Amino acid sequence: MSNNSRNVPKATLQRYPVYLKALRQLKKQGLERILSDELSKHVQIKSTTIRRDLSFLGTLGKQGYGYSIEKLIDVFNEKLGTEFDEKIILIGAGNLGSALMHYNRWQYVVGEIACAFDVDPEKLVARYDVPVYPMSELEERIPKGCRIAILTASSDVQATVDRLAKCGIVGIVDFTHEHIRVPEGVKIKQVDVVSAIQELVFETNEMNI
Amino acid sequence: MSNNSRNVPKATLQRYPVYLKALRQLKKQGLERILSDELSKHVQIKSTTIRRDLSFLGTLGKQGYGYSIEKLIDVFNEKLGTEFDEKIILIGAGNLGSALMHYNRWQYVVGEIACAFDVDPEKLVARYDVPVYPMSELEERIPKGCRIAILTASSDVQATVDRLAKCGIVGIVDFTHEHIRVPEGVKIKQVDVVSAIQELVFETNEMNI
DNA sequence: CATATATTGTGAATTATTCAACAGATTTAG
DNA sequence: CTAAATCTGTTGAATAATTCACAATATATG
Repeated sequence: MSNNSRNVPKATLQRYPVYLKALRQLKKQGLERILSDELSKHVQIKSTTIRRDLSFLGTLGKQGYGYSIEKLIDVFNEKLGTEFDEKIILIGAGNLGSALMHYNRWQYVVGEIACAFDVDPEKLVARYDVPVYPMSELEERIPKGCRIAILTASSDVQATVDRLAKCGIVGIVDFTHEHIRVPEGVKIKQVDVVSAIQELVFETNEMNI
Repeated sequence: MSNNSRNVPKATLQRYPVYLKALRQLKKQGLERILSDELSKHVQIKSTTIRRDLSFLGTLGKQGYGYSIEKLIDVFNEKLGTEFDEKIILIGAGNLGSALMHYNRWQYVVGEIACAFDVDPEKLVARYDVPVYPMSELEERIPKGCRIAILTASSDVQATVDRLAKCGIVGIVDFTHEHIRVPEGVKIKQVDVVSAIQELVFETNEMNI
């Protein structure tokens, strides 16, 4: 009965990772089912919003019963591609890059970091089983079909982005503190402490405006 | 005095860091003024939206001329508190924490990391001039008036958050991969690779739903 | 098996955000 | 100095997102 591809609101898409994270935690705690009202308390999003968000993925809940946590997680995996066999590349193998290669080993599946690149010859050592190649070999070493890159290097950022786009990258997770313009068709997600802190400050200082 | 405060939309607040970042880059390039249409091309946000967003901060532009970049940056600093003398604390002094302490030295002013805390006795060495104290000394070592914490440690996350809230922290930048419930009055910003990648995947796979 | 109870899924109402259009301020050119 | 050109700030219309309210449907119970 579920509406085939109504277009999912952007705002909803941004909440899915929040649900997924909470659901995995609940599963780990041994829970098997959950009500939208309970989940609401966990993620601090209104239960109506949750139900509507989930309804885009199908008819997943049961009236009078709630949602099966296992089933929800499965649906996220299937429908939204979390189980995809995607190879992710990492640009920059410094402190931050190393931390990411380390996470790669124990975190929830989101694909895996296939390899890293760095301009510094001293950094070209595999860490946590992730090989690190010279930046100059990007075009030849990049895995076939690779779509997503994580950017932690901070030199020549704009040039690197353009180069990645040419290699077929369509999604970039950006850890740099630079302002970047992305080519048409490429999506970028900022993961930036400075911006995050600024947002916090802006919100907590708003009354002063 | 702040009663003329129209309330700034949440969406606008989230764009301010983007503008600020772009403006700083433009200033560095030697530019002195900019039109909303030009800025629009840089940040990839419609010029009308930009003008509206900026109008919440006052009458900053001049018809027929545009905006002074310097002035805009100043206003962000003054009105939104970027110049504040805030002390930020860091929880966790591992790879990621080290990267942040390093950034602390050369990045745009957003306050500074005053000190770090870690449970691991081996990590209690100052890095890049940031002292690292044992986690057990949080309550005594936390700087007076400290409001913002960066969370990179991944053990006992929820307990740590509750403890931070008791110490007066109202804003948390969260780098962990855990799902966290924050107490009333505390804001949290996720800075999470996994979620960022998921969002990218969700957006690029949306047609499959 | 029938009835009471609980909870989802969703139209309709509300609220928030974006965007187009334009009046009016400001600069620039002559 | 005056007129033409430019570009902001804002009004109001369009679009998007949230929330309400309740019918539909399941479970639980006696």
